[in-house]
Amino acid sequence: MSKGNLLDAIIAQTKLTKKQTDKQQKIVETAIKLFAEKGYANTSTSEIAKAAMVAEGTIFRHYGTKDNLLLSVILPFIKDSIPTMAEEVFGEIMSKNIGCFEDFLRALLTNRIHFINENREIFQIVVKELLYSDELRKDLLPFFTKNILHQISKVINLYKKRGELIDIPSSTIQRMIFPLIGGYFVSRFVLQPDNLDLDEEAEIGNLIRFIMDGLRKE
Amino acid sequence: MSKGNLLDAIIAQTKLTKKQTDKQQKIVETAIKLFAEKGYANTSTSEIAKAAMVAEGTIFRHYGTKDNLLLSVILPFIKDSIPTMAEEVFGEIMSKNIGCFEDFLRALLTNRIHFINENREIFQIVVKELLYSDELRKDLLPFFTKNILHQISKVINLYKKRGELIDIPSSTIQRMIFPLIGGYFVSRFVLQPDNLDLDEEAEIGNLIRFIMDGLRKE
Amino acid sequence: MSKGNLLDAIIAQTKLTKKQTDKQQKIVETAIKLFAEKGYANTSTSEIAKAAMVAEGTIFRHYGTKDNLLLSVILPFIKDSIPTMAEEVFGEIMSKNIGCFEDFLRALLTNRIHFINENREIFQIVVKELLYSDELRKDLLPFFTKNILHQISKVINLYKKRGELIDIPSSTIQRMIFPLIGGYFVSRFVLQPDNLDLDEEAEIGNLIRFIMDGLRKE
Amino acid sequence: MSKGNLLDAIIAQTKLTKKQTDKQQKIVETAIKLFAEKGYANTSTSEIAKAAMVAEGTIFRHYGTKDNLLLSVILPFIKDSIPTMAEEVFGEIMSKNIGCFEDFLRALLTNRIHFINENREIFQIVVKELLYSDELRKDLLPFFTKNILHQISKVINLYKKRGELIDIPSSTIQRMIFPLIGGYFVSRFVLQPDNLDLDEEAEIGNLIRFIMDGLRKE
DNA sequence: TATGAATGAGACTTCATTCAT
DNA sequence: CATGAATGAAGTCTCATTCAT
Repeated sequence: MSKGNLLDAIIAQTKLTKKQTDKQQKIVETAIKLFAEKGYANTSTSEIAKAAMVAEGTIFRHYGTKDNLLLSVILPFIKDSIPTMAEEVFGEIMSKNIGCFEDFLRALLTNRIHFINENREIFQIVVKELLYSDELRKDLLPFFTKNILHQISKVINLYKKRGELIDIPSSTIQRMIFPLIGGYFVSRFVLQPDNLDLDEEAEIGNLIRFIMDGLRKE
Repeated sequence: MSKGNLLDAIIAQTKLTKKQTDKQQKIVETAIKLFAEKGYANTSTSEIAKAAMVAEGTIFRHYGTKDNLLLSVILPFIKDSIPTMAEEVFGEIMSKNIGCFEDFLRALLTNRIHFINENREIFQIVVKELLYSDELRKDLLPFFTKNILHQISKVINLYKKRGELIDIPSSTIQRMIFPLIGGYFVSRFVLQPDNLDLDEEAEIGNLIRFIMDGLRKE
Repeated sequence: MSKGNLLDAIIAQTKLTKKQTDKQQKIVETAIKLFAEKGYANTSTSEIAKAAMVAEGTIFRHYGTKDNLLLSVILPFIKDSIPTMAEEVFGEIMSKNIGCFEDFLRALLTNRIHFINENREIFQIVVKELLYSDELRKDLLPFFTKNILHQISKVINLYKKRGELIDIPSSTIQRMIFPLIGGYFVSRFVLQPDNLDLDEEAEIGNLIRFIMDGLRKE
Repeated sequence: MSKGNLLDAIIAQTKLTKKQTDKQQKIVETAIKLFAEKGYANTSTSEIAKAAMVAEGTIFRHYGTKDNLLLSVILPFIKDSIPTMAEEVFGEIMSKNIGCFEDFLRALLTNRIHFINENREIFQIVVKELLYSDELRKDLLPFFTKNILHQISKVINLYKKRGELIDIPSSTIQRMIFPLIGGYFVSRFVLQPDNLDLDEEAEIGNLIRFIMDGLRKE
């Protein structure tokens, strides 16, 4: 782990993604499933090989290292989750002059929930390893915050100027929203991965309502 | 893991807690430190033995199994964190007729932050393994929710009757508060375990303010 | 290794030497370089393939076996080093009625040093594997001694008859000269392969002087 | 290999030599036999384990690494072979005012031949790995030459002053004697390890005679 | 002819656990 | 109680070799 810079790793990784063999595809799929289920450290390469119906050597021919296999699983997800969010979501939202902060939040949450829902297992892996691995945490966390927080800051400041948000420092606001949304995702997609038949619309509505108005009556 | 029922394990564990040898004490201390630092799966018993300056055999003489050592570390914490909270905190708070919901929240948060702060490493272990280990999650999660949520429900209902809280279902409110507070704890004590010199008073203040009033101006 | 008789292998090898593809050429060159550098056992075929910019399969298409590739590298050298020496060198030298034993020695040494210098890497491989591989030693050593020693014997006997050499058994003389010259080559070309800028003329002079007169003063 | 300084390794190694278990003893013995026979790279730890009638894990419990096992075999030999020679042999010889250079040589050769004969297999290992492993060569060769050559220099100079040796530079003399003796040892103990029933007395006599007087008649 | 994906045997190593002392 | 040597199953990884393309 911690091959120096994660960004470099992402780029290198991308370049290596020539054509994926069928077996490669199968290996990654299986690895995702098992890592998500039992955690990286508790999943052996022989287990993966067996489940993917592939010789164990094949895994190492393509990924060289178990660590590398993990990265091959995680990095594309990171790559997609951050810049996409940064550009698509924020950019789109901001440029289209979406009305109030609530609308922005709703758009953001809906977008992210769909993304995570489609990559639920990888999200589970990332969360688990983020907590579990010192190395990964050191690599990924700054990368996350640097990219996301900066975007959020801009949005918050914009709406603060418009007078829609309370007048406390953006950093404080971030420290409130971030764990709330993060915690929501974690508890929904990682802690209770089976219990996924909620009414999404209503769920998001409640979340937004809570973020905006809190619990106090009136 | 998953030696049947966790509650049974707790009870059995309690009974076993006769007199702890010096060595036992040292073993548990060291295990806590290492599990918190590198995760259960990445910590070998020989490592623990070496760091505790104890023969590897000694660990197994007392705990029989590595899994068992983990439980011996986690269970007392769980045992303390749930019932204590249930009885001490809630009981105390409720009986003393503490005024508004805000005061209740402040008392609760302060109390829990201190508790976790004093057991920071074990908290890290519990969080990590909770996410990481399928088994543990299956055992602990229901136990958690059953005990805590029930108490919280009572409180929320009380304050809702008093008209201090918005009129949405308690379960919904829980689903908002829980991740927020949990996320706060996790991000503060697990994700950024070094960065612990915040202004606690102010931090709690912000948290409460956000919980109560959300982000909307006015 | 030890495909029966090495002589047969040499002959078979010779027959196989039809036309070498460019790739074949490249493979052998690369194998020589790598075997010399890191030893046969520590050089993988994939390494060779990569360095030769050839697919790994190509190596096996041509040489069938890694062992076989080693032989393809070694045998031509052996084939050249022995008979050439036997015929060219000895024959030439002897027939030309070269004067004294010293002159013969000088001619021999000069000739061999040039030959080894031009095939330094293969010489390194042969020496290393000769010591390292039981099999190869069993195959090559008798082959060497049989061919070389026989020639040397004739020469020594000739000069002994001429009264130029001391009167001890030829076999004893051989046991003296052989390690000296061999040791000289090994230490010069294998042990200190970088340090190759000696004054060759002087070096050979000293060697001969020592062989002829030893260390005693007067 | 190449744990920085070999001298340090020797010292560290010595300290680690607490009490050897029976199994440890067996492991080292077996390793010596197999390494000598087939070379380090061609001997697998499982082979050693099987031959030593020991679980493979036991090897690693004691030596941690295959490399380390090799060092555990080689270093005591080195440690004994160099200083012993330096102090015992040279010291003794020089101080006792042993008569002529021939006597010195005879004493030295006899001593070393006995030492190597008693450690024949380890000597084989050292020679083989010295040629085979770049790392080891870089570590050991300077160590060898520094310790041995310095001693030899003193002796040679002494006898040169006494007028017993020819008047050419000591370094040149060394470059003659060293390969001769080294080559003799290698060819006798490594190349033809089976053929060990020579008449040692006569053998040494011839060697000395050659070293002193060379091949020239008269 | 050349490729390179795939293989599986086997290499080195780790580790929880047992047991004689 | 405590020790630490011993174990062997299992883990990660390497590599010569095969084979369909």
